[in-house]
Amino acid sequence: MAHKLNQIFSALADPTRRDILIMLLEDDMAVTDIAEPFEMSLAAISKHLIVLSKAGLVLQERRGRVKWCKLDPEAMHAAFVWIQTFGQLDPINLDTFEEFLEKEKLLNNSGSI
Amino acid sequence: MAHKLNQIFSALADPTRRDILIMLLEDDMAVTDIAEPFEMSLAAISKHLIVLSKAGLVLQERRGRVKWCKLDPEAMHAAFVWIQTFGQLDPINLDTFEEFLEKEKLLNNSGSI
DNA sequence: CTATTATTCAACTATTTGGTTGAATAAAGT
DNA sequence: ACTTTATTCAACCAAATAGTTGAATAATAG
Repeated sequence: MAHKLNQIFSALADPTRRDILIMLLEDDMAVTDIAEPFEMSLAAISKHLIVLSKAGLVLQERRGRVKWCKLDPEAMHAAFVWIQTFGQLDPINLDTFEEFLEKEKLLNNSGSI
Repeated sequence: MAHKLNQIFSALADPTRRDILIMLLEDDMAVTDIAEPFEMSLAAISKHLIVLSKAGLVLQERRGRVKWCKLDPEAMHAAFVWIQTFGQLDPINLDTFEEFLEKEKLLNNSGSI
């Protein structure tokens, strides 16, 4: 139940997964077709797609025996917004920062801003 | 020798490290001061800072016994640009995509776009 | 019905990650 | 000189990650 940004950034941290995302810019694709240009096993690519899907970067829809994968811009946008906002934040008040961390902890999500 | 984006995104994937970056928006800080609001050990924070530093997100400069940490906007900008560009790329030609992967491999960097 | 195709599951392995503690180093303060 | 302060190192641990192979499942084709 990690923070969504954890999943998004960590999904983006892998070059194979970034390559997959770029492939999906062109068109929706089936798992097997996505796997074709890579040297690793189909199972490995399947796992990568599950990671991307859990992070919300890719939507998977099964039609018959084929699972179609398509980009979902939402998650990417969330990452974009975080970075963008980061550069524009007003300097935070350090006195309240500790309270902020505390509140986060109470709200159970290990995560953060 | 991982691709820079690997390091940047994977550094951003940890909530403690994102919190540290936000703290550094306010001002440059010493390692001990950064560690103060967190519950984990100083050594753990020190390691997080090394990760941030290797990713290029943070600069560390030793003055006396104090190591000052400051944001380095460069790396964050690289991540920003990748995401931004991602959404704006023209659909790639899948025929050349395989060549692209091949070229990457030859250029030794395990990484990718 | 049988074979083929698409995808995942399960079990395993090696490596990385995020944390701990206690000792080590090094600079400053008294 | 001795002590305190700042930071890292080293050894360790548990959990997560990225990959493998072989079997399982499930839909389509012949």
